[in-house]
Amino acid sequence: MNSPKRTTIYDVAQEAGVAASTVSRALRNPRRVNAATREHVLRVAERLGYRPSPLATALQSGRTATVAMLVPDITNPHFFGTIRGAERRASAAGITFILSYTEESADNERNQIEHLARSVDGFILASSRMSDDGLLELAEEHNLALVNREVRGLPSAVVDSRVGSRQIVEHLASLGHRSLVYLSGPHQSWPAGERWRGLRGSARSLGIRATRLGPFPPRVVGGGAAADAVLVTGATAVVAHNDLLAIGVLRRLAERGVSVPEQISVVGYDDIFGADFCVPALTTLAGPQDEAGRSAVELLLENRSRSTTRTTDRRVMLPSHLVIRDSTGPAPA
Amino acid sequence: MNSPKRTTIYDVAQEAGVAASTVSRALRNPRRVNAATREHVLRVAERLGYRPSPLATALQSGRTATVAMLVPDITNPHFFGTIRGAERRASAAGITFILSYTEESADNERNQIEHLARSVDGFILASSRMSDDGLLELAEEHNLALVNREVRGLPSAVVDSRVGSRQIVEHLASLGHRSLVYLSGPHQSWPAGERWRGLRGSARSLGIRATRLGPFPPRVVGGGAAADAVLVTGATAVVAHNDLLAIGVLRRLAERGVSVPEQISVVGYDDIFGADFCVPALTTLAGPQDEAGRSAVELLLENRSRSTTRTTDRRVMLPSHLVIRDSTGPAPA
DNA sequence: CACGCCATGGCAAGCGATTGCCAAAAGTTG
DNA sequence: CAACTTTTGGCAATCGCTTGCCATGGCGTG
Repeated sequence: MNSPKRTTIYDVAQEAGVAASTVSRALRNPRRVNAATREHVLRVAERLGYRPSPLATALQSGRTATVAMLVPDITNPHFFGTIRGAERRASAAGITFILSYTEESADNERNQIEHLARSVDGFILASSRMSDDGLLELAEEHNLALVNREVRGLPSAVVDSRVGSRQIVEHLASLGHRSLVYLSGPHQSWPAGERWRGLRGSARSLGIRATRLGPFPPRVVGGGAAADAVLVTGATAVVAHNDLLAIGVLRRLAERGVSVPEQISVVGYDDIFGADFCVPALTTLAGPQDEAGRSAVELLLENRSRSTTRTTDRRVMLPSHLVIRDSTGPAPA
Repeated sequence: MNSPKRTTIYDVAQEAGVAASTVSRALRNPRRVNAATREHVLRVAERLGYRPSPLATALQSGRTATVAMLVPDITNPHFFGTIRGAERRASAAGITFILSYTEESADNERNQIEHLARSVDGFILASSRMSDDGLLELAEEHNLALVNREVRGLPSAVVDSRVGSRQIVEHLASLGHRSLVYLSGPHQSWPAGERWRGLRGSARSLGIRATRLGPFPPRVVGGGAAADAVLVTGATAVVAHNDLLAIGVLRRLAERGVSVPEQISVVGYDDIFGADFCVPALTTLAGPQDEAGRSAVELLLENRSRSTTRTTDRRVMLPSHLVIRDSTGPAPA
């Protein structure tokens, strides 16, 4: 495995006949060294196959060129877009990307942060389960960027679901539905609140009755109970907290012989993998999740350069759009 | 963000009235220090909220307590399980988990490794795109563990697809099929070769005709061309390189009005998310991908302790099993 | 020609741990 | 009680790199 000795800055220095500091500067701070010297040093470094040690650099400079992303649950395909976007952006900037799961627990989240604190330049918290106050407190000590969560004073990148929810309601209204049921996700989930507020507000202004059921676990299995609960209400349209739940609902409805969209329309959020090939194909609110991941990395990078002064709380809001497929249709007469 | 000064081992030492080395030993090497002293030091450390700096530790000791996992393509849900398994195992062992994508390129893979080499204790290469020789060469310098790839002399964790392929063929044979078509994946894909060998071997011994088409991109979109190609052959059973491809095939067949499984049976590999709710639900070879990820981390850990001597090439083989759903049925008369 | 400035490179002090070696203290043994 | 072993804690070097500060020499200017 490890070769006994990696070549260091000193090896290069000796071989090039200069001091180690000169090598360091040739590499990091080109203008501090004569062009010819620099050229020479670089050539020698190349020849010796020199690779800087990120650890030593980080230890000395305090910059790790690493970010960590914390995700509540890797089982949920919803996060894969965000992860992908963040990873891409980070690696494009030559930044190492650490991924970690918090198992849906705020405590765990805090521990992970504490654990990684010294090894990274900042954290991307996707759908954080912590309280606003908890986050603000953490932000005093650490560089944070939020995804799909807004907290006053903290930088965040969120896919809009307020306006998106309005699109859903309008879509349903235009199909003649007069009422809808929202199947809510976990209470700590910030988007869940946003979505409900969006739905309720739009429903009110369009003269539609909106009711909320739940919370349900935002997974396919959660759909069973959810579907049954919906049927009791006699609603003609149901909006699920996310696609997983929606797919679970579709399944249960099929089992119970309820036809979608003839008897009831179903809408989800996220447009995850599979939403287009479940049956019927799911109408869902799609958002640029990968953009959100990307933006979050950028927010982190902005704050990193901003010396040790106050951090920005720039908030990036990304537009969503409704993808209409086969799970929504005219309200039954 | 960063508080100006983190508390260090020296702060603790001063406060506790001992030398820094004693603090270090109290923390890492309990038996080297008097129980009472240790107790005292720990108490002070706790009070001061001391957190060790992983960077400094790593720099000095050479152990980073970090592993990196390289995956060709995050878009592919196939890897979700492996990633999850590896992440879980790593974090259970208190090891930081770095995730990186190689964009399906061997060069990129090598670069990433080179880049991260000094920051990690080892690499998990999932479905590596590199050649056997390339991997062996890399293994001289780095601590590697392979997932779903076998190379003589290197540690690996693979989900069996040889025996699994036999299960598929037997299943099809028992349904009366006399021939099958295999839609192959990318040529650099090691499992693709395994699967084909498994299918062909079993087919031969069961008196079934097996032919191979492709390669096709192992994604849903690849299924279009693949399905068309299959129809030309008039085969009654098709085995796709993976579920994504299989799902693409199902779609295309539906478009062309070919009914599954009445006219043709379809089988996939991986049992990814969605395989159970596409229509018809997909018969597929399921394997414990997360186990594979888990095992890979363990292999890495084993080799890490093994000082600098020769690495093990322990190979973990995980059993797969056939999940029979609705996409396979009796051969048409 | 003398003086001062700037570009350039070297010295050395960290960054925060770990660890080999040594010395003092404590415990053992005859 | 002397001689010896073991336990325990401290000193200082080290990991590989960055960076503030200083010394030098070349060059421009009056």
